[in-house]
Amino acid sequence: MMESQHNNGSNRSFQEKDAAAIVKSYPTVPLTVDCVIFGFDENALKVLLIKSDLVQFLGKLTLLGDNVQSNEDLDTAAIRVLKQRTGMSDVYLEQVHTFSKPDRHPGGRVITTVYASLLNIKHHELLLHDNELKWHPVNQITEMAFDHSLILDTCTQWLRKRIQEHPLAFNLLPVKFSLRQLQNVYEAILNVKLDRRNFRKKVASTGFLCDTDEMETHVTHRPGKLYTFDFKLYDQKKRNFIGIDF
Amino acid sequence: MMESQHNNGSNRSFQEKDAAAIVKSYPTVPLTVDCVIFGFDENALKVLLIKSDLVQFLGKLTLLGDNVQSNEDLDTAAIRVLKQRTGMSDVYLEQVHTFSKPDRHPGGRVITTVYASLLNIKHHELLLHDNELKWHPVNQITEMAFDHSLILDTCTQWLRKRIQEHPLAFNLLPVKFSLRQLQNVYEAILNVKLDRRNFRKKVASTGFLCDTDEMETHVTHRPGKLYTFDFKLYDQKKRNFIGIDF
DNA sequence: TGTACATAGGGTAAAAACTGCGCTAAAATA
DNA sequence: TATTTTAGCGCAGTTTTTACCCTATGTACA
Repeated sequence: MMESQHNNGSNRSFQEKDAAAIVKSYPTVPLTVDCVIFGFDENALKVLLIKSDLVQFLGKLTLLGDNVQSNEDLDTAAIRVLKQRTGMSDVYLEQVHTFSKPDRHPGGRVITTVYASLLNIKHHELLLHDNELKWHPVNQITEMAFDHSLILDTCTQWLRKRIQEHPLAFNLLPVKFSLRQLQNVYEAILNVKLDRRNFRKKVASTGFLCDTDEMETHVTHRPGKLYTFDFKLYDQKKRNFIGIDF
Repeated sequence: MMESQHNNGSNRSFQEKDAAAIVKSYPTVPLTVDCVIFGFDENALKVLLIKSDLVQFLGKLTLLGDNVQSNEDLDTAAIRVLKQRTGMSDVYLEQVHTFSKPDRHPGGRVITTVYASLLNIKHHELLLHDNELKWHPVNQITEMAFDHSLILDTCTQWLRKRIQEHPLAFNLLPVKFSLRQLQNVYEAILNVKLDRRNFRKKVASTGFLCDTDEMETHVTHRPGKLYTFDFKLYDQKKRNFIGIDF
């Protein structure tokens, strides 16, 4: 592929090559996908993890991953892993980054493409519990197998940025939510305190909130109104900011 | 990997596995990196492309790519490709996305991780011309080999977003540039008209511009002041926006 | 040399957005 | 019934953005 050709600029002088022959000459590597599945519960950002069954990492926490099958594209593999590990389907899933340090896996070189997903813990009761599948508060996780700490950090950063620019928070909440719940999501993920009244104004001004005529129940204080988020309207009116902002 | 284990929740009951054995059981795939190298010249966004030497795509435009070598991580591979194809090194390079459709390469399954890079055309005279390496205006490219049109589109979108949030534009300009040149970059990439005076104010208000005491020369109109961008100061003072913005 | 023309660069006024905070209402708890 | 906690309305001061004004300074060309 990289031999010097010194052709004279005309493509007639190309040394023609056959795609199949070229591909056959490439070294191949094992490929996996890992899913970083975020949820929100008890005012804390959580992530779904299992315990490794590799002797090298026995009992250490790992992300939900598996190798990519032949002829399976990465998106499909990620959806499959999520389904196999948790039983869930129809979940928002997004590619974040591909990690490729040659020594990241003790069993040899493995490259992994990482997907992140956000879902509502209450809506997705865990049906499977293999390898101690459990929700873990993100800020209490100390050690993980492989480079999964790095991956989790990367995805948490990604989430922080993402949630400010896209209405992801609503995936972490019940369909009907109070503004307090919404604010809790932002405060927990961004790790800041926001002014309640300004937050309310800001969110309302987007125009994407729908007032249900219901109120919170079983709360230990004055119940707030419940709202839904109008995803359809959002898709139509997506803001298209143009400018400089750094 | 995916057999049901139905363990009772204690990690002692894990069916322990060896990492090397697991990895050996994974199917492997050929992996490549592709570089989308953007430049700016004559008020147009351009991208560095070569012509394919595969019989299946003979003469069609392609990105700069190569297979990933054994034990080479993706970042290193991307830097190597750039160096081999263009002779350049020390270029800003960022991973954008991994493309994995099983039929994206006519020679069989190949997964590619795409990197994007931005550089100043004037600073990087092309030394190599293999496969007709040339700058092509992005908005005049019609057909490409493989899924490279899709990849280029993805990277152009990425660039549009990226340039608004990070001082990338300065990589596309000479070290000393006029505000007009800077505005031209933004207008070309974002495809908008911006108000000259407001643009100037906005950029100046960032505080990252350094006034050189030089002026433009050889321009057909009143010369503007030349500035440099203080990358060091930017790294220190990076804005850390917190809030909702969608 | 002078006039047309293009862009540079400094400004301002009004609109819009953001911020901090005061206030009252409603529910739970003791 | 008093206390505590949060909901929800509103406002005033500040900052940011927007849409323009104006003049200055260069080139091109009659």
